[in-house]
Amino acid sequence: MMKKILIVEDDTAIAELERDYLELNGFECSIAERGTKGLEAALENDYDLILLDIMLPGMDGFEVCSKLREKKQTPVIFLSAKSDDIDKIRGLGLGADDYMTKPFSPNELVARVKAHISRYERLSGQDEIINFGKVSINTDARRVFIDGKEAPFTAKEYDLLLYLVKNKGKTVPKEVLFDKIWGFEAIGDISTVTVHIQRIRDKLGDENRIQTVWGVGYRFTM
Amino acid sequence: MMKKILIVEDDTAIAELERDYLELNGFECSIAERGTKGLEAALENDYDLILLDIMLPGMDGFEVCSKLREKKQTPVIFLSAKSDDIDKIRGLGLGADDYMTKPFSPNELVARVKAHISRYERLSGQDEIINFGKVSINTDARRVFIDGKEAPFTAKEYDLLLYLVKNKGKTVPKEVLFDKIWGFEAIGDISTVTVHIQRIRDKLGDENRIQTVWGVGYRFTM
DNA sequence: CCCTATTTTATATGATTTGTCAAGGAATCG
DNA sequence: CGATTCCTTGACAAATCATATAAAATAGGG
Repeated sequence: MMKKILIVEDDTAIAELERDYLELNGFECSIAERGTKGLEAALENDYDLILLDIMLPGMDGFEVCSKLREKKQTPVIFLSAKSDDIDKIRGLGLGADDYMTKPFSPNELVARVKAHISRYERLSGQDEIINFGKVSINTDARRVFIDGKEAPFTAKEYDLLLYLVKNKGKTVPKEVLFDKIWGFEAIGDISTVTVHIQRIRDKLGDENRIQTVWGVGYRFTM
Repeated sequence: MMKKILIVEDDTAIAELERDYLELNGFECSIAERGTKGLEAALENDYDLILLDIMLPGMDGFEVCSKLREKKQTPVIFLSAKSDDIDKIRGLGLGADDYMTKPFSPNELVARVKAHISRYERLSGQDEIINFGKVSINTDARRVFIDGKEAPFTAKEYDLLLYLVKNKGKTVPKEVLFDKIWGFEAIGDISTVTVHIQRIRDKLGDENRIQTVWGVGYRFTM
């Protein structure tokens, strides 16, 4: 999933420079040129990180950060031309995550952005989500969404689907599926598996990617 | 509450210097001189932050950090004499929170330590008050208020609700709830979980957000 | 030591899921 | 092309699970 970054910066040249470097590294960027616009954008969207200039028209970076923090914990990196500002950031206890003084090296910027995003994900325990087509599976919540709407999967159906998805591309014999989902020593008919597969295919509808491998089992293809 | 810091550093002179400065600023410090000892200490105690030297006898700082991260998310600041190490830290994706090169100014050290501790507290949501809808939970007092009025939760009910709230969005199997609330080795029927859930739902009334996940457990949704 | 509040166990009931079966359809092979 | 084997589909019955309620056991306070 592509990470989204908000650049709040009134100097267009600098903003575009930052954007170019970040996009080269696989990030998706939006630019806001005024503090107020930046705050609005940050509150409305779920950015993964915000690059925040301090001197801004409308509302300065300090105020943007402090207002943002009332609602959200999106990581913020402050950018400033004046090294004096650094002390101010520390002093204000704004919940800034980092700060850099201009001019900065693009590599340094990208490295810090990456570091902060990965740290934030680690600490905030973000959910693991598997996507294919219009389907997303939230493995922590054990929920399946198709085109944004939740599809009600039962326990066995969910386990079975997840196993196939996690082994995507591989053909899984029905006997293996039975062992894995129903347990090693479970007794019962193999046809149980096929019936469940059928029910899963129904629920996935157009997004069904479970192929039958004749005489063997099933394969989930991406 | 005094914040506790672990210093893992084999050079006694440096370790004591760090300790002195941090204690002057109101921190409580422990020192470990070997990587293995440091890891043990970090796992056994709940430090608020760890200062980790890279070159250590026994087990180097990289390994300590990576082993620690399997269990805990305590903030780590790496210290190194060699600036080469910085690139290595970035490259390894160890979940380091910061790094400083020796020699460093004591004020810089203290400032960074403070910044990281406050960020960690902010992100890890050690909130004293948790709110959802008309419900607020005061975790210090272990009290639950609905629409401003206190709802009398018993000990087990409170623990159970808090666990679900802290894992909001995730489906928690009943067995896990039983382990977490009643203790690992507790014997007893899983149905005691369901009875307690029922009572909590009763007390939450309209504000109940505990969903049943059939065949698995429960999920608290925001 | 007794009384009360809390927690656990037990049971009944209703809802949902799951497994089985049988009929029909599709793929495979000679 | 026909026979055979395997897969799909739908229906139904059995098993499982969740909830409500009540009763029994336990712990805590005076």
